[in-house]
Amino acid sequence: MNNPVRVRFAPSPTGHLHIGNVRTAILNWLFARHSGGAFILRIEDTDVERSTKASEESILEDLRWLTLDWDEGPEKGGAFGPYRQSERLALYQQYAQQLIASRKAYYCFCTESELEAARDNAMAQGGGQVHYSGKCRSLTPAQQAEARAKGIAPAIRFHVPEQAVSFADLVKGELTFPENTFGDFVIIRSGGLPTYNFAAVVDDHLMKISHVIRGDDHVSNTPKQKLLYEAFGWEVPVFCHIPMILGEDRSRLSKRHGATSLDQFAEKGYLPEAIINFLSLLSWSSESGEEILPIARLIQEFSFARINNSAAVFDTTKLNWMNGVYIRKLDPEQLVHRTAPFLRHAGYTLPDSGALKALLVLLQESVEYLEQFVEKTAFFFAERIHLTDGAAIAMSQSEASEKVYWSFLRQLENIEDFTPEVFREIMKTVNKETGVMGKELWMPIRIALTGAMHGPDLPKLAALLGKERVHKMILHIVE
RNA sequence: GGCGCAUUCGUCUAGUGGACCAGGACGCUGGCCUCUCACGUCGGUGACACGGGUUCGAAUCCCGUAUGCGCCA
Repeated sequence: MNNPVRVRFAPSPTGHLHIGNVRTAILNWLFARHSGGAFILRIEDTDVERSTKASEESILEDLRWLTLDWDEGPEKGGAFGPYRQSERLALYQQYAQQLIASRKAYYCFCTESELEAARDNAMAQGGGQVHYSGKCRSLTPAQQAEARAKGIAPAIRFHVPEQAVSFADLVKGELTFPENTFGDFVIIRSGGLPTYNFAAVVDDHLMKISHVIRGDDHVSNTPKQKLLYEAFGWEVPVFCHIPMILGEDRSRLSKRHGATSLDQFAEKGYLPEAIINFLSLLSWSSESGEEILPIARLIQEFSFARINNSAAVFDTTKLNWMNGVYIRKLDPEQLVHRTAPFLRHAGYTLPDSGALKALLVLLQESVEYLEQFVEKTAFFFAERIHLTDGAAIAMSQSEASEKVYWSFLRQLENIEDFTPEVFREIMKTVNKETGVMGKELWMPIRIALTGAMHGPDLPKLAALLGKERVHKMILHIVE
């Protein structure tokens, strides 16, 4: 009974990966890596209308960006392929036929309008639940032939046995559904395509999935699936339903809550390791209570027992904080490597790597996501500084400032190496020469160099700009 | 409408009958650092949905109500 751990992530290719799906993928992946099992990617593309090849590719891209690697999947292959449901259609037919042969499923010729009428009727009777009547359960071959002759394409329905269904969920505990919770459900639609519940069961069995880890919006699908496993005589996997991620208004996370797809976060410059860490912490917590957990530790500490069972609101503010923590942890090479694309995208011409490194390191602590570097480095890439802030303009034009500027320029002429330490020395001398101190002393210089009244450490900033440029900028502002 | 799941500070959470007048993190807020912002650091704010039980004792167990979410119809 000790099956090897095999888990799967099974998205529908109908767009970019959504935050909720990403979290499901992460948990599956963490469990697989934690237990030395396999992480399988399966594309559920039976909804022909909405599935696109481009979406499938973007999903693979998203997963790669996140650094979640899979052991089997489309493109990659594996022993249990194919890994696209659209390429497994014959399999679903074959297994549906098997259920028909054992009289556990049957053809249903009811049309949509007939079903609707029956439903309305049952509603009018005041009954609580409205299930399929079972009308086609015992059609004779002759009746079936007659219906086919009329051109009606049948669906295949599962004959639901009258029994309560229960299963032990790894997160929710023992769940029981009374008998008659649902009626005979469709497993193959009249068009020949399988329904979600049927395809998932057939695939999970054939792919030897040991643990089904998915969002708890699937809880009510599970009894249906369990019945299918039993009808086939297959071993039932372990189910684990994880709580949903909600928007700020506690409704299901959707587009109107702002950024919800992974690529949007990538574009703003969130780091994959921060996203993984943050999402892991929704509905899960580490035993130690620590929150900044690099991937290796998440893998090590993952445990179903520590998943709680209530939905969590996605809080961008906290994500921003955590992303900032990860940005601050980046070494200079990584910082440049990851940020350069954003700067290039903004149209900046990048300086040599030493200068770029110094520039980014200078701003590193003040950034929450990489895209913010574009604005924060604008002063460095601009031809000239344009003052827009009224207070800054006023300050730069004060009498004290004039004195500071001229004194500073004089000092500048005497020095060779323009380092942060030298800059500090100059400021001291300017102070002595002019008697101006504190804010009145520093602010004018800051404004001349950056155009703003706040920003990074001035000595380092000045050294980075270099003597020539500093000279030019101060000259420009006094004239 | 039926069935299911959930409910601890604004948000993420710890908590599995006594160690909890409920701990941590983000946020907010006050101080320190400081030319400024940020970082860092020290402090503050702030919650067991409600009502009944069970028990010597309940955030923790049971029942009901409310609210939210999900699935099906």
